[in-house]
Amino acid sequence: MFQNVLIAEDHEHTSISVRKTLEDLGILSPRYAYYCDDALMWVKKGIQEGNPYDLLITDLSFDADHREQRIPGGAELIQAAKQIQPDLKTLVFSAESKVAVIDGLFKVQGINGYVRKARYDAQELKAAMEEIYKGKLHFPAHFREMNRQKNAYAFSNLDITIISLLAQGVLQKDIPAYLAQNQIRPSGLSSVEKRLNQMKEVLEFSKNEQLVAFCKDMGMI
Amino acid sequence: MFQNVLIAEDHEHTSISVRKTLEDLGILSPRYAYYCDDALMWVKKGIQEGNPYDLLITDLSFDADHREQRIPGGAELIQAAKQIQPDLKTLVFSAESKVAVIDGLFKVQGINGYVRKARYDAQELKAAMEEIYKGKLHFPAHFREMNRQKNAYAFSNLDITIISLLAQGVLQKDIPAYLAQNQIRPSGLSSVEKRLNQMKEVLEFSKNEQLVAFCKDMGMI
DNA sequence: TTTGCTTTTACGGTTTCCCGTAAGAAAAGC
DNA sequence: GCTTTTCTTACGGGAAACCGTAAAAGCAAA
Repeated sequence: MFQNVLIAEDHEHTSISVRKTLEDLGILSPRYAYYCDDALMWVKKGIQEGNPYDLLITDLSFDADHREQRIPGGAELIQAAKQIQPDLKTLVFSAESKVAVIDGLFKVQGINGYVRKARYDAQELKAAMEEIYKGKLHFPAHFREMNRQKNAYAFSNLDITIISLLAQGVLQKDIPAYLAQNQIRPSGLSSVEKRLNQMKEVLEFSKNEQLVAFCKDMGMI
Repeated sequence: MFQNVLIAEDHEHTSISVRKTLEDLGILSPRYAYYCDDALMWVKKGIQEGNPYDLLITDLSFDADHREQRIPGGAELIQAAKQIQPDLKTLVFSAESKVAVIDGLFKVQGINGYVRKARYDAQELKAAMEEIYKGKLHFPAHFREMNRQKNAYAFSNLDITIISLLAQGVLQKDIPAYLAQNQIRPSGLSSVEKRLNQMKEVLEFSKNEQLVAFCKDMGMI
């Protein structure tokens, strides 16, 4: 089993119980940090001292407080940590339930496992660590069901950009100018309308407001 | 200090660490439940056996799973528990940060304390229990700051209904018919427009899409 | 009941959005 | 090189949303 484990988690209670879970697995005195910046510091220190961590367990969202932080959240922490230690295994432990977000963590950040804070999370965390230790990936328990909703429609970058602009109050007729300015193509108003219509048709929506609400729920914007 | 404590919390990890916190306070073997219905059952049993609980620590949101539950969440649990044991002290321990919600818990449900799951929640939980034991109320640490955002704009039921309808794809011009059908007043199209305009003005928005996005973020719809 | 005030509703003009069609541009195939 | 296909853009008519104004309805106090 892993020996050098680093926990990045701002909630004191969660941090305590994760440590207890590790204790149950026979992992002695894991390092823990309440801030992402501190966590990255420990990663660096581990390398410098020739005793690098072999697993990082991190939350996603960290509350901001008086201590100003360079790294705002778990996703950025993973990226920064992997940059200086590419072989570091990472396990995300978070309440996040949006498929798009979790999917992105696996595909973009290359995390090794995800455990959702939920009813049997302590047991699942143990299982996840064992799987990751064997070199496997650990997906959340209800990942397949969750994936269904997502696969309803594959949103392109353009799609998300357009909906984001709408959600920010940009008039539809002004979107082409914005797209052109950022060298995004296609940029014509008709193309914007076409994309919106296509999305609405597939999802059986009739109004842009529904798209905004849907994308918010899915965590895409 | 309290002797008979009941914990209602669905997340295994949180439950474990709350128990550990109570242990630190010298509270021996608190009762804990993963479902609201179970928690209420224990409250009943406590009364029946002449050994009622003197503190209920509960989360607010409980995940639904295969086990069908009568009581869906912490607020309802508190209400049900107080109905059969009015003197029961209640402490809510939740990640909820919306002032409107927490405010309602104190005013409507009459809870004795609120601790937000956050950076120093273990310490705060201890402090809260001591205060409640002395007969005081315990408010969240950053309650004043939190109150600021609340004062941004008070959304009425009508406001939320209108935005929900928009987010569901109802045409603005069809909203009056819906409101009239549900005996909601005012219901005129001009009144709908007026409310939307007022909300947008206060929040400095220009489009309905922004309102939908904002309310999604705030968890109002 | 009348008066004065507030809230709600009705209406009309302007802007934006929606949607179909067709022209134009780019890519693919021969 | 030329055609075919696909994608992108331009345009125009009609629907919906936006915005200001004025009439109507509620409501409180005299």
